[in-house]
Amino acid sequence: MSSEKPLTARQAAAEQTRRKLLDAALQEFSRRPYLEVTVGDIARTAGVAHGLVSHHFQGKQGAYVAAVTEVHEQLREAEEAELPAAVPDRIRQRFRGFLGFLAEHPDRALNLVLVGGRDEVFADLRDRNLRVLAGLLGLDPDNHALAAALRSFADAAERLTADWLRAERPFELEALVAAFCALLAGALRAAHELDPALDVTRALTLL
Amino acid sequence: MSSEKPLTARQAAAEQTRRKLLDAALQEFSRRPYLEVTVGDIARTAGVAHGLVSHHFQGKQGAYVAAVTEVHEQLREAEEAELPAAVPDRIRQRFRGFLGFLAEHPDRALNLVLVGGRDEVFADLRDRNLRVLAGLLGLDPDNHALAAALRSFADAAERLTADWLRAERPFELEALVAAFCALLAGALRAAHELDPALDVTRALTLL
Amino acid sequence: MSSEKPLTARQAAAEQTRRKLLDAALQEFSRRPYLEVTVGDIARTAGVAHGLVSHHFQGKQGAYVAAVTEVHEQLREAEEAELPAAVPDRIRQRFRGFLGFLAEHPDRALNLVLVGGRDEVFADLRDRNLRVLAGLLGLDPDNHALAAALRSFADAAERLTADWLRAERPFELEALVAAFCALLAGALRAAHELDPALDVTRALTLL
Amino acid sequence: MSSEKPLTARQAAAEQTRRKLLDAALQEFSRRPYLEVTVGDIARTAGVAHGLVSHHFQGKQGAYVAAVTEVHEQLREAEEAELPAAVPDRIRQRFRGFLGFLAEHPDRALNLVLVGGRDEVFADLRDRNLRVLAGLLGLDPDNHALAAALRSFADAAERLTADWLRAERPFELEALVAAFCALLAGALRAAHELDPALDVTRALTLL
DNA sequence: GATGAATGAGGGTTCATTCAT
DNA sequence: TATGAATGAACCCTCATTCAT
Repeated sequence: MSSEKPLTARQAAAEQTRRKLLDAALQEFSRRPYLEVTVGDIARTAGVAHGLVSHHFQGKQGAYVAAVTEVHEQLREAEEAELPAAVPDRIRQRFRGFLGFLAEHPDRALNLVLVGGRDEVFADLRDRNLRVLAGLLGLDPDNHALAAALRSFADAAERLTADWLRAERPFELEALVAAFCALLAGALRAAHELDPALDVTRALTLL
Repeated sequence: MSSEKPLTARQAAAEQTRRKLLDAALQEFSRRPYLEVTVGDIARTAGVAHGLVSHHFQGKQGAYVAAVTEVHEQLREAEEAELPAAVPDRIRQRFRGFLGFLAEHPDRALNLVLVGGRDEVFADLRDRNLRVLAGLLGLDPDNHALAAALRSFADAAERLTADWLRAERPFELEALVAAFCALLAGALRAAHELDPALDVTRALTLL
Repeated sequence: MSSEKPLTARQAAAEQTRRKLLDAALQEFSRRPYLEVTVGDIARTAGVAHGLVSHHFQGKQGAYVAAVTEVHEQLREAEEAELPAAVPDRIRQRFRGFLGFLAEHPDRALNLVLVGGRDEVFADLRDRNLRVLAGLLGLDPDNHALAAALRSFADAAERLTADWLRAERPFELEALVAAFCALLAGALRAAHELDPALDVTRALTLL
Repeated sequence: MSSEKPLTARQAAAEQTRRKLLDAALQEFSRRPYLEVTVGDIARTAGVAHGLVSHHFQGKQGAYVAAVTEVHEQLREAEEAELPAAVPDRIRQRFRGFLGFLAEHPDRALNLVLVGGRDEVFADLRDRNLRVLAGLLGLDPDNHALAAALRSFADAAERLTADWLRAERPFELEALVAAFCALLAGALRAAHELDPALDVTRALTLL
């Protein structure tokens, strides 16, 4: 029928609205905890009717998940935009990607990424990242002590980043990358303390 | 004379109720974020009328502050119950006190202590603790790089502790103490990366 | 184009609901003092959900102000619907407008107009009216004694009207108009007693 | 037994407490409408436990009635403390008593006496007063037009008094007495307008 | 008689969601 | 698809009253 062209136009308009809402959700959930953000806030920021939040995301919760997913996808892309390199450089490269991305989107990412992994939604995304890290270090990602230490490192790194962003980046990005490596080394040694059977010496030389 | 005893009896009963409410608040705020806890939850857990929350704590917020204050006071006591010792041991002693207390009250402390310092109420309490740590290490607590690194360490340690508690303590407490030291060493080296002028070699020998 | 009609239809429906709520508020606030009226009462009377009171009037207070404003606007229109005439007749005309309007809406106006000026919300509306009256009488509306006497007259007139309405109008409207004039004359003489410098003789001849 | 003397002492103490509460109620109900006054306000003002309000007056409402009754009793005494005199003077005497009493207790009486008779509790007390006035004027207190006019006069007089008190008495008491007489004359003429059969000429000469 | 801890009904408001248009 | 009016559950808080001490 004659419905295809206009339908596509409508779909495009709909997608645009969805995008406005997603951006608004990103912004709002970045500023306040979930329960303090209202559907009305998101809609107002997006400049559309609040009913559309349910329409496009099946409710507030859906909008939240969409926002978190979105930002982590962006982050993953930034981290993996690494040039082929030797391992130590690939780790540093990831850190650079991580810090670079967050430095570019400090407002929207401060609460949606640097949340200390307390939120269940983030747990998986984070763990996947840490497994990649373990792989790069040539260590067994299923070792409990190592996993615990790496999560601990992740929190340390996030805290450092969060303070850095809030203080308007008082240090060079490269200094932070080096600091990350120091923290990671500490975490590996901590893993060894927790599980003496875990050999981290080779991994340490990679840093 | 004869009025004091009965008066005390009444007050004792009231104090007991207040205690029940405080424990309930401790419990509820330990399980869910502030906004998800209702006054009704607290009262129900305490087994009293909801009006008493306002009666004893002037509203929900007051109950929250009372709960946070309470648990941190207990924690501080546990940390400072250290025997006189040489510095390395004093640091380890504090770690032991910290871990021991939380291990004893995993439920109530998990959300009221190990919150990643995101909550403004906790910021001061945490910073004070870190300044003590810097003092024990013979370092300047006002150095920005060190302060950032120590906050980062605090998050790492808290995460490790939280996972440990949630996993029902798969490691020995002493192993954790050692891991804390390794993390702290990593943090000191990270501080040095951020601010090369900061000399941490002597502090490292203390660990 | 095609969007205007349906939009208007929706808005009309909303306006109708608003009107129902306004009428309900008028009715409820006419029967009981502010604090005895509940938002639930208004909504129930209007036959809608109680949340709509906040939706349309931003809370109970807003509904009250809307009700008072509404009724006074109607009253003012009634009073000013006077034909051009000589002063004595214009005063009588205002009285007729006042009494006629209230006689038509005895229920809603009894507490929202004839409240003795005790309520701050009404003070301005009343004073403006009395200044008009002073003007028609050729007297200075800023004279304190006159102002006091006129307020006193207003209370007297309101009381007479209220009793008249409550007793189901035992007198002719014209008799009340004449009585108003007598009361007003008494008030002018009282003003002269309070402030002997105030000459009311010419004003009295106008009645 | 040995209980009589101490019992009497207790009763005296109880009566004293009751008195404190009554005074407090007088004060509180004078400042805010009934629903805005809390039992706690009264007790706090009296300096006793709030439970005593129920104990002594069977609840808040009882305290209110007691307060209103009390103040009107005092007022009646003040009005009737008139020396024997000819009628015009006796009327003026009553006005003087009325005004004098209120001038002495402006705070507590402003809301408990000068309330425009809107409150049902006051209606009887007021009507009795007006019947006395009609009697002094030699008029039939049961005539509807006269009764209406007198109530109207009462409101006018109260308003004048209230403004006078609130403005810190800008006029002489005697000027007010004269103004009252002028208002009363106006009311009598108004009564005649309402009921032409009512002859007020003789009464007017008395003023 | 006096206290104030305890109760619980009831208030106004917010807000996620639904749905007719 | 977009709107926003409408719903009603849930929230926190206030407060008159009761009652054990």
